Amino acid sequence: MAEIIELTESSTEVRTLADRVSGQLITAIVRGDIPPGQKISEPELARTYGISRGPLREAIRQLEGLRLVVRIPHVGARVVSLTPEELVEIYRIREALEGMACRLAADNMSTDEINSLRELLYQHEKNIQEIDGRAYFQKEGDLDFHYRIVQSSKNTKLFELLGGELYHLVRMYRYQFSVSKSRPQRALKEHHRILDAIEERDGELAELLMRRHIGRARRNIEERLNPANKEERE
Amino acid sequence: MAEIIELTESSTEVRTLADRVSGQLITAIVRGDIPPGQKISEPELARTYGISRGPLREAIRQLEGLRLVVRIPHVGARVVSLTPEELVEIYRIREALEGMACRLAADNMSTDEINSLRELLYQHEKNIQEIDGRAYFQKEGDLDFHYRIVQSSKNTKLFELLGGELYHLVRMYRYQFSVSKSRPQRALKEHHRILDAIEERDGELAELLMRRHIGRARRNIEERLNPANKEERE
DNA sequence: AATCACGAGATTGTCGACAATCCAATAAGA
DNA sequence: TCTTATTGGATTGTCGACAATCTCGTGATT
Repeated sequence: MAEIIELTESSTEVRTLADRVSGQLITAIVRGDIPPGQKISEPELARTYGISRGPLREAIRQLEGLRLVVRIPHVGARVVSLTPEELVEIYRIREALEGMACRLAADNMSTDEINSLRELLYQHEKNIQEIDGRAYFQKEGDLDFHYRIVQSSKNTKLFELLGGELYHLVRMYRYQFSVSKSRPQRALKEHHRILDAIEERDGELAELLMRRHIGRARRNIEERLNPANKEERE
Repeated sequence: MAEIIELTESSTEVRTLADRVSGQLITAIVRGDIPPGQKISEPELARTYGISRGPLREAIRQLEGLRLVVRIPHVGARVVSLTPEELVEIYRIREALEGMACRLAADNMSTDEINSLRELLYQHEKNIQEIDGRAYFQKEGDLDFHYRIVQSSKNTKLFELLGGELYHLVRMYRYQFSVSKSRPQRALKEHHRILDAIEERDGELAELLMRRHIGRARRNIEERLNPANKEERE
């Protein structure tokens, strides 16, 4: 997902070592190259990236802020390992936040942005048919849609919040659990409906649809978490 | 607000220099001792706190993650200066997030926590009468209430999000604009009503009341921002 | 007079070395 | 045999110095 990476890696071409490594570490962790729970050895990583420990430590502090890493003084940092419960918590937060984002986007999204986003959905459709499946779509494309809507809400703080720490964790989860072939066509249809509502400037409906959309994903996770008692919650 | 500080400063007694200074910087920025927009000089601050630039830089990276500081490579870091618009954005986010927190708290808050929080509200009442005014209450006490509710939602990610970056910015704003004597008694009453709803396990009502509570505060800000057209928004 | 180039000084970025702390393997004791 | 000390090795935390970059004032040019 090019767009999300851009947010974190800052658009300037001249970056500091710490910033660059921080970006590389983010993708490494998200993709699972450095698996959850793994200890982060400063000397080792410094060698790997060919830098000294100074900038590396700054990068780690940054990852800590993004909740991708948990640090214990005098002991070291480990890649965060999300419990299924925490993942559900994150989806609950997304429900609230992205619902709101949709409501705002219905007011603030430009027609250019709407058209461009519709185009993106067509792209996704093609990808689903071609690769016959979730490979690209589920892994990154889906979040791209959500990302753009939040962007178009024009609430910069909301944008920072979702793009900053929540999305990275969601992306990480998707790579880890490789998220099954779950319903790419259906999700795509839902995306279209949400965009429809935004296009018609119906914020209330857009919010409702988005909440349902994310809520379904959350329930999916909950079922995978505990295949029994499906109706335990709510 | 002791509780919020605890969150950031970690409970362990043995802390690293960077962590300690990070905490001191947070309070310094929130209280306005280092005013918004001010350049952060590494050599100067290092001298002030009697440490070297290494740990200091790590602390700054941490503050950047909390959005208390904005950093530009090869130029330096400045204390963030919130525009009124961003503040409104934050309150919109709080509306969504804390509304949800109330709904969850209605299910998950223990009776002990409820009683203790009620006690806190009585404390606030006393403080309002004694100091005759908003001094203590508006500056820190109010957020304590919100903090506890989020805590009792038992959604740890939500707790991290609000306590981690949003509340610091709100605190900072309150110190800066010294937030007027605006309606401490009324706010207190609203707090009681919210807690009532939680006590009766009426999540829906609790959410509604909290959203209204924060929404009023937001509109307060908007009016201060632009005394005219009060009904421009929504 | 205004704009641009330049250079001295200061600041940020990076590095390697030393100190403090932790961890694991070994040894001592019950 | 199991538990508890101990100690050597490795890792994290901190520091001071050097390199790269920026800032701002001075002077040259149009």
